[in-house]
Amino acid sequence: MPELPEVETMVRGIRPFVEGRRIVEFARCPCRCRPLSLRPGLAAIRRRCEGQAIAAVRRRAKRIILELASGDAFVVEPRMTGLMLVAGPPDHEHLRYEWRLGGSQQPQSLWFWDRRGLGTVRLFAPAELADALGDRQLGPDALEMTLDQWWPRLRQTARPIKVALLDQKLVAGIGNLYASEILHRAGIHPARQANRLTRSRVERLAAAVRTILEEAIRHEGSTLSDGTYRNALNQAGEYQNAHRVYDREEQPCKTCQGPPIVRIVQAQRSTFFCPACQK
DNA sequence: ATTAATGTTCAGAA
DNA sequence: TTTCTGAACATTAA
Repeated sequence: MPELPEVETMVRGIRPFVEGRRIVEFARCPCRCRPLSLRPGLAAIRRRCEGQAIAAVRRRAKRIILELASGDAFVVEPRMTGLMLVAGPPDHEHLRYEWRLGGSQQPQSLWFWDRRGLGTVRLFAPAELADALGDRQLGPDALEMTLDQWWPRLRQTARPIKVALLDQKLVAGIGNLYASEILHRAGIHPARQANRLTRSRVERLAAAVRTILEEAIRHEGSTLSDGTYRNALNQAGEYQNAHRVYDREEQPCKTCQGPPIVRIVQAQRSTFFCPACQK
């Protein structure tokens, strides 16, 4: 389930293959899947993007941005199971969209693959793009957030810190898996109220966010037991092997060798933590 | 054979 | 205003 590290890995994976190349054709794949969210319609997207070069590939939070030479930009949201691929899809049934690329070099296409079909592909004009990715929709990117930004933002809400970390307007890019890993690294209990954290705890949290996300990017993200997440070349990530708490209920904590990892439910999502390491 | 669970985001309700 | 709930969807485990 792509969070910031997985999306960053996708961006780094596709960038060398697609940046600078021209979109020859944008097409919906002939699969049996229901059409997923595409805006504007297919015809309008084709009219605006075909013939344009892909000037840059960027990430904002959990979204992939393909900037075109015209100034328009695709924004791809993988959500639960979406992938950006330049090689061998896990299966052909769930291929959704294809950007066919100019030139004779391989690959010939960039693909969006999505098993559950919750992902979205949108094409924005420059002004729309600024709004869609701006402060009104998304908080600061988790990797760029400074202590001066963390402190006032966390003081604004009484929600449990784990739930606050999932609020994309508070901080953008953290999802369910990394929220648990980050809090474990920071030694903070997930149920603590965000606005009651001491200054030193917020400092530890801010540091842990950087550490965990950068570590996860180095390991090319987490591929869980369902095997859905793949990088741009259809290879699994490695960070799942380094998880300290996520999906490790009842297993001993790798850090303190103490009591087993506990699973609780917060905001209808699983949270994992070590009752000894996290207070 | 149903039912629950999975995780992200949005719309709409409390 | 802030927080919570359900729905979108596909697939697997119970």
